Amino acid sequence: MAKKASKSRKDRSSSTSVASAKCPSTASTHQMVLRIKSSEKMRKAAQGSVVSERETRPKLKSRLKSKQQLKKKTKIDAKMPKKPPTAFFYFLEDFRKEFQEQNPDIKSMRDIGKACGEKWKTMTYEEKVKYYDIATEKRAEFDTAMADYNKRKMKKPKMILSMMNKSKPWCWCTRKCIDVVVYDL
DNA sequence: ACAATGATTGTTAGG
DNA sequence: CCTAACAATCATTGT
Repeated sequence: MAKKASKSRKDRSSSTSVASAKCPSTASTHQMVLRIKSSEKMRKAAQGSVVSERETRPKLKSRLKSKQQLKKKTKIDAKMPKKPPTAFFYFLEDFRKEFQEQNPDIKSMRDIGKACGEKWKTMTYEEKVKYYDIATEKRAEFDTAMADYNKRKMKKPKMILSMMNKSKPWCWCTRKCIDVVVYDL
């Protein structure tokens, strides 16, 4: 019955500061580029994604290592492609099944991880190579996906002004409304 | 540091 | 105080 906490979330809705704007009278397209420092809230709104519950829920900061805590913060990076599993992880997938059959009682990650690590070290290269192949293949996919992601991230504007429920500015030079594209600083 | 895995532990909010 | 809900923790190797 307990509901997710929502009121303790910090409301940092305050700042969106305009850094610079240029009149596009000489530009070929009627588009104004605005460079601002956008808030997290606006970024979410522009992407059309709801603020996740993980962010609304207050962090358990009691025993977090400072490094990890910092990492977790930076980790919230939208839909960035995830790191693919390593060869060992693919082997772990198979190993778990076999291990579960032999010892159905042991489900602890520590024990399985230890057992799997020992087994992995005893394996020959011929046995491992199949997992290496999968891993390298996945890594290649990941690299291309990451390259695409970076490319799109660089090119794609963060938001359009109309998404922010603001009216478009009127340009007296061209006598037209200007689409304002907002990039992050 | 971080990727997957799940049982366990810890923390929080609300009734 | 109790309980539901959920985040962090634990270990392992490779990149």
